[in-house]
Amino acid sequence: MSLHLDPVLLFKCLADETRLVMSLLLQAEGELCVCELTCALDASQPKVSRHLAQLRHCGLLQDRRQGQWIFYRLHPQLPAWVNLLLQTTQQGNPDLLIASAARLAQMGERPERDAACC
Amino acid sequence: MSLHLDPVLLFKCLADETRLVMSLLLQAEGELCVCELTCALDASQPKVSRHLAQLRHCGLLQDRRQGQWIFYRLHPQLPAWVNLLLQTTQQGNPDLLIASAARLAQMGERPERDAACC
DNA sequence: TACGCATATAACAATATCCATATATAATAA
DNA sequence: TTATTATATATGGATATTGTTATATGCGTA
Repeated sequence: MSLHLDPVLLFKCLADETRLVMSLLLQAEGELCVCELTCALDASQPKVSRHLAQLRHCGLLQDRRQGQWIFYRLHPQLPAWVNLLLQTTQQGNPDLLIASAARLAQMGERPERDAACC
Repeated sequence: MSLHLDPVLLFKCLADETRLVMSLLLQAEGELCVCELTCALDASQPKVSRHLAQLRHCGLLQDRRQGQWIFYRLHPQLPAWVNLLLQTTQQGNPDLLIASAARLAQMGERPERDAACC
């Protein structure tokens, strides 16, 4: 059974560069903690945290705590059309992630993931 | 050769119920004039007109004048990912158009289209 | 020309969004 | 306990978005 996700709310979520890049980066990377996203996006921690909260509230993201860190990923029960929409956006705009993926790759001291909880 | 369409701008366009329904209705119906959209959406004429202008400015819609009427349609040179995204949204949310399509179907006195100009 | 219809735009108020700064909470380590 | 790190939230100001009302423009017709 998949989540319901109001399309207007979803588009509001994606209608901001920070949130769009975060969403696509999570789609590409699977799971990232707030500090990794902060580095990848080159943005302030409160800014990243607030946008993540918005994405979580609308149902696009799920979080889990692991020790000090909180890892975010796309919600595992996203409706199929939402996953397809994200893939389509990514494939039609491959340059959107270049800078943030590069910053993430260069980042040192990334926290280790425990065995995925589910 | 297809248009470039900034994804954040596109999502801003779709992040409003009036604009989202208009866009999907045009995808389903092909071409509609402002008065048809005004009826279908049950909205004021200036409201419809201003949202249409926004969709046109961002590149999602194209218009043509035919006598007194101005017909809008999806821009014929949309990038493939944009068309796919609209289709995906429509198929994942079939109820979005029910009310407006019904109002359109019940509308009397709809203007006749001349042979499509292009 | 004048009039009516279809559409676009302007002006304004109400509301929403965004960012930065400051502060709060939670986990871990000493 | 205290300190440190990671993350979340509150507050306030700047800016953007939205809808309504009023007005302008453009076409067709008398």
